Amino acid sequence: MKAAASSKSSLQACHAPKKHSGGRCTSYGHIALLLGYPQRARQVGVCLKHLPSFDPTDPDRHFYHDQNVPWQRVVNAKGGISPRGDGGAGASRHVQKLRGEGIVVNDQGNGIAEAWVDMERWGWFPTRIPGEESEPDDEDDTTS
DNA sequence: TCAGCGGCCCGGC
DNA sequence: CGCCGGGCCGCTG
Repeated sequence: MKAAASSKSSLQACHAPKKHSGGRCTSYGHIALLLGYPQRARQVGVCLKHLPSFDPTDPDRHFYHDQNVPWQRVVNAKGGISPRGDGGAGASRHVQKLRGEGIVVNDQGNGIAEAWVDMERWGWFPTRIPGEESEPDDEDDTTS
């Protein structure tokens, strides 16, 4: 399917990035948006869920794995960290990792059940994928 | 404000 | 092969 007309990118909804002082988080939906599939936020979650564990005995086994992909910086649109339905084990790791990099995670003192990060402060919603070529349209090979 | 519902797709019975 | 549920999202009551 086509990636839909980018002209109607409702991405503008992203909170205006204020002063982020270090760690940066984004949302499943935003990732999906950057990839060109604004309605597949859930699939993004599925992908992160299936992200393989890094295998020290065979480093090249996976190109992407839980140690070279900052999966913990992806939370839901409201900054919440989903329980995943595994009793909180996954969410707990999620929270630990975020705090490990200095991001403030609120938990209201009730464990990770209601964990969330303030997206006004930690949110990061780039308009394009960092490191990606701007666009293929600037094929200015006139240099030669 | 908050809960509910539909939409989007895919993965697991 | 069909149905149910999911690491979501945004729009309605």
